[in-house]
Amino acid sequence: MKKRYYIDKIADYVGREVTIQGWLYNIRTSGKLMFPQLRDGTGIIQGVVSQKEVTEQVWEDFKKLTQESSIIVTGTVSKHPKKDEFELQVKDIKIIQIAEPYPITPKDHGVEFLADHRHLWVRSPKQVAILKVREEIIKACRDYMYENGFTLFDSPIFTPNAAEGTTTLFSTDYFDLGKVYLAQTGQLYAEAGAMALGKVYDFGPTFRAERSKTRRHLNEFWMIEPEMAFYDLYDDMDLIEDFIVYIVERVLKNRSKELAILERDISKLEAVKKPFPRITYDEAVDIINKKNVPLIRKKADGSEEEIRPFPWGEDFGAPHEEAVVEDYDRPVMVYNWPSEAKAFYMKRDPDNPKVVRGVDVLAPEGYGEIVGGSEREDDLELLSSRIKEHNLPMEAFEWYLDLRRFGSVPHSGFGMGIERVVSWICKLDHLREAIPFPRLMYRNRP
RNA sequence: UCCGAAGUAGCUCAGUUGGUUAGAGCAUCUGACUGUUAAUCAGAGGGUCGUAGGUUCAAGUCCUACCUUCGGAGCCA
Repeated sequence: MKKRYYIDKIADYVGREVTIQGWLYNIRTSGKLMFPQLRDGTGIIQGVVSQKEVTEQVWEDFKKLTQESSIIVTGTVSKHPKKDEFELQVKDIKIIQIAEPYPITPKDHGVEFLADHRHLWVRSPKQVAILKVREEIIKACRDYMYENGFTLFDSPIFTPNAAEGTTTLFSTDYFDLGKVYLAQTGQLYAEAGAMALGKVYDFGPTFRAERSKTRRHLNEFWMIEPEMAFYDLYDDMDLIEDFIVYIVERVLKNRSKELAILERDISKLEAVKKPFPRITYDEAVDIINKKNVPLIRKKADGSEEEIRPFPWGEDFGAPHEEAVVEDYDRPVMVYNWPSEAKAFYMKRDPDNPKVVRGVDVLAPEGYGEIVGGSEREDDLELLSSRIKEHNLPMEAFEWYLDLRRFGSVPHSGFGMGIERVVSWICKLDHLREAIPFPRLMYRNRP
């Protein structure tokens, strides 16, 4: 195989001649010296071009370069005289292409402009750092699953019916079989997998046609959904906690360089240790009421009313999550939710049928829900009556009910949104930077 | 879908109570500089002021509609 050199490994070649293939990130000139910044996807290195050390041709070639021109540069690796890094004493250059004037400059840009140029924006150092952290998080998820006896059990993306709500699905035509929907979760299929393989997970893109326009929502996002036979809610919470700690530790260990580029406060991540606080929905409502945070509800005439105390049974909004989380330095697990606020498949607490054995994990620093999980209803009669209560088409769930007919066992699982975790760990302003090409309500390009 | 905000040079923005030739920084181009770090300095080019209509002697500025985008809410991961 051809010998290739990359900037992130350049320290191994001090004093030796190497060839770097990449793009010009920036160039500064100072009389008979030029300082091109060369990037290759693994990092950025400064080149030093001295007019008296190179041929006339090389000097003229460097003068022609524009930002993002593609080049192959040969030179000797040396220590930077002022900084604790390496630079390249340039000897030769081969120009692959002189780039047209590049729209993204090292100066500030607005959100819309950057979003329109997402295909170029991903070249910027911060975006590269985020994508590296994303990769580490995904790899950590898969490694954790592999090391702990889970089997990958991917679910279909075309699904014939809705797993949760029905209003928030994208649909498309499927030959002569009518409409199919893009999966908003693979959970029901993962449950079938858990009955076959014990512990499984699916991992893939999911789609929600919610007309939501906030920094915490994408219409296409990636989710990992583990599902475990013979796990109750408490086993589920133990696993979630262990899993999240593992992921954060992996990023701290392997992506410290990227976190530094993102100016992330590492101490906030180092605090993410076991055990996570576990509070019931009722206790969370107490905290909300103690802080006097109202529920804001729209009235028929369009005006808003503030309701205090917080009415039992309502789901939390962003201000309520914030009130619950702000006293802690690590993710908070809120469990035992009112059944009316949650999906049909969640198991009712036998001691209190008004609540279900579900858990939401709220990330620190205002990042909201990163994990939602539950023990699943394993009783055939209860499950089918809940399907009816939710007005879901029974025939579409016959296969799912089979799982309760043929060796039903207690089981649990959860789903974790990858972009929300990336966003939290990188402390991003918006989910759109946590995925290469975000799909938002008002943006489906590039 | 609802509430709020914004559209002026390639980009980020300024533009006064409506007033005569629409400004700056960056980017681009030309030049100076042998250690630059968002380099600096000198010069040049670059505009359908989102679109359409209206008020006025006069509209980037005021009014109406539309378009686009941004922020938030609800829903959720």
